[in-house]
Amino acid sequence: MAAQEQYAELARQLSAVSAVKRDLARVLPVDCPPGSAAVLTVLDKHGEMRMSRLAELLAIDMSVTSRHVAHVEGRGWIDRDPDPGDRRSRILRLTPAGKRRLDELAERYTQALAHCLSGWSDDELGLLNTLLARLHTDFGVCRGSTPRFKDLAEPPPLPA
Amino acid sequence: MAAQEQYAELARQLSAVSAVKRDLARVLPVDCPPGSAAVLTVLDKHGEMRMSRLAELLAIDMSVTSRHVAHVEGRGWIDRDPDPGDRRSRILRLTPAGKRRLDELAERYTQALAHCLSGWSDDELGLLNTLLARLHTDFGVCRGSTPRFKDLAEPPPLPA
DNA sequence: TATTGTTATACTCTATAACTATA
DNA sequence: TATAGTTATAGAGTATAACAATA
Repeated sequence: MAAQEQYAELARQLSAVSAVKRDLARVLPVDCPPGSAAVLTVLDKHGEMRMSRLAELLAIDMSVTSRHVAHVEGRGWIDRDPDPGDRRSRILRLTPAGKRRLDELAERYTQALAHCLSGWSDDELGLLNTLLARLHTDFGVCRGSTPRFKDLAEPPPLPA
Repeated sequence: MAAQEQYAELARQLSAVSAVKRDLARVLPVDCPPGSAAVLTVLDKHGEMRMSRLAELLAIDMSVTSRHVAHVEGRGWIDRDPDPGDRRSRILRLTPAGKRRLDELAERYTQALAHCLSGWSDDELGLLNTLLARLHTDFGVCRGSTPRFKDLAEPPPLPA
């Protein structure tokens, strides 16, 4: 189990990713905070869906999702049509204006990434994407599974 | 430039990393939020230093760093000794209690990661760590360099 | 005058809990 | 009664700006 140190290092690296994300967030226009951008991105990639599924894909609580959605709807970037099959739900769908907004965001992100990561090859970027996708998947599976993180949150106090 | 799509995908993946980080943060004890853990981690890895350097390593504003530092000092996890060479500064140093606390955090992180990433080989973890370190470095360089992100923040409005 | 830190204020994101409407 | 979603409240993280002390 030489992986012990790798785990500790991964924890540090994940912490450091925050800085990169903050840098990237700075390219967003003021009326489109990261939470809004995330909503648009998911709706574009996965197509129309209900609140509950969006919250699941974003891996955030539905109450939070609800506010993000209200914001982007207020900007006219998505529609919330009643679900004919279940009147408690509404179907979220990207509007043409939302799609245009998203394309513009992607343009900004790409520009910033291309500037900072000019030394990366296409294969290297692909590899990082693959590993991050797997990381996300494995944590997602883990999130739903038996040993809840909560169980680890407060172990018995140390003898000290 | 087939990397265009890779950049867009990386932006999505980085966004998704937040979910993993939130999961991981849940294993922290309530008296040690992620910001405090980050301070302890950096001081352990790089040794004693001043506020300004800590803020630089964390890539967050010094005002924010100051609050995190005040918190961990309040818990007795670090010392803030006056800098004999410059009385405006203070030297931050991990205390034995802080080191113990950090070891315990690492234990929790490792346990959570080992549980979720049991399918990863040591080499795969190492590869992800290497790529993330490089990502962080390249963004760090970029952060200090000429074309400030601010310049990209508000381009001329679209014809719309 | 310039620099190191600290504090005050404000904004974004998140979770928990209480609540409404529908199944 | 259970579920989909909304809203109220609270907590953590961050940045900007104003301020203190020292160089």
